[in-house]
Amino acid sequence: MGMAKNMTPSSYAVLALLDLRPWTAYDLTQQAQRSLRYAWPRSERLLYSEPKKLVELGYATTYKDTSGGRSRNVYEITEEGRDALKAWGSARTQAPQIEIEALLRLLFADHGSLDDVHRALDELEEDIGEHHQAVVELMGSYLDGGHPFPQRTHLSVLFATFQIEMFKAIEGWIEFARREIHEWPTTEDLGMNERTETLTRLLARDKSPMDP
Amino acid sequence: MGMAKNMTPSSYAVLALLDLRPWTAYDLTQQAQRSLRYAWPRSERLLYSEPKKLVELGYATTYKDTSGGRSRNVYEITEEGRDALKAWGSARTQAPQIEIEALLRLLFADHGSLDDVHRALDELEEDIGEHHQAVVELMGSYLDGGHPFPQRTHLSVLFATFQIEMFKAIEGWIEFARREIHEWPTTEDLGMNERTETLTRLLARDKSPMDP
DNA sequence: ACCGTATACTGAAATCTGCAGTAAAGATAC
DNA sequence: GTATCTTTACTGCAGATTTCAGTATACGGT
Repeated sequence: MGMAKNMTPSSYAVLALLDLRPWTAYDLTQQAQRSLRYAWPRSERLLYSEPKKLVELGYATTYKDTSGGRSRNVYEITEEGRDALKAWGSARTQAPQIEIEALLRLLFADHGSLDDVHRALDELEEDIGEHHQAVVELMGSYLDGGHPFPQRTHLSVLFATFQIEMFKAIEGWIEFARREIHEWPTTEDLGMNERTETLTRLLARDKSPMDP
Repeated sequence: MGMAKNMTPSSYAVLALLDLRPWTAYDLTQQAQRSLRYAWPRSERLLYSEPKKLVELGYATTYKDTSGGRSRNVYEITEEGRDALKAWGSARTQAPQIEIEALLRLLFADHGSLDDVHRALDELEEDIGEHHQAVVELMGSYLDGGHPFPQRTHLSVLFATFQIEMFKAIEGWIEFARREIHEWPTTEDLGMNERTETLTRLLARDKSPMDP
């Protein structure tokens, strides 16, 4: 028999969506693509597995909807599920995890060419740019077509502000990094020169070299 | 027999460290704690497994060092390893992954109390604050004791600038979020009121509500 | 009738984390 | 000097998650 399954933050994320309305697993993958992805990116596969686990735990029920074209499994939250959600609110949050391969490349840029670093920065800019645009477009769609859950606008807006601030900070840094790298003759061996010492001093005093 | 293992970005991160000098797996866990963690957080467990995989692939060799107290396995990069590292520089980077449970809580704050949201923000502030302080202290240690790899200062400094910008952006947003939430009577049902509409309009035009 | 795309879902291998456990060396306290 | 705590050094295993390759039906247009 299946071992006792545990509730992960991903499980609570899905449960929180089910608390808004019933969804099919497919719907969940679409919704996750729209908003969840920016705070809690999870694979499509997981979004098919999680609701099943919630049913096993008694936090959701499922039924087959045959009304539309093909049949599909719809998931609905239970009272126990709503109780579990409330309890989640008081647990300690996990520390943020930020994973950026382009930064890893920069950190080890001395194994490669200047071109390699510039390409890594371009790719980071591209990836961030896509997300940036998607968030702006989402906000535009809320003005045009209205918010799918209008009573939650205050939350979406705070969340989107976080994204926009983050994207702008990263895009600003990319510009700064390009200007710095432009002064490098190669990727290697700059040592503690005048410029790097200035920057280290600023950073050690918690001043951003980008500020002034 | 073991299946053919694949090189992941984590494998390349370890390989890049081995290109600086030979390390034991334990050393790698310490180093990862100091710098890697901010771009590519990985578990201690993985940092014991990766060098073994690199040996299997012929990208590293290992020998037992019995000089100090207890014996330990030291890993060294090979020529093939250096070649593999060079090739890594030209592959497309993965898109950034940002995972912040506190934001997830905010996004679903309407299931809980105002206290719950404030606690999530406090916890985010605490976690970011710890990282922020660690980076500033690391830069301070580079001024005092010198950089462990002085020829790489230019890279550390750009990398640290990214962290500091990111931390300041998040800390600024936390303050903004607190001020906004302060105006909420409850976590629920604010709908599209004057304030949320103003914010949505700004965001849809790619303006941060925090700017002016 | 054919083709491309969206909907709807599953199994299995590979990756990675978390945790418990093992053990020896060094440091500190009494 | 010896009890105890911390650091160094490492492994096995269960559980969480991703990636990938499938399977299959419905719908829209040509």
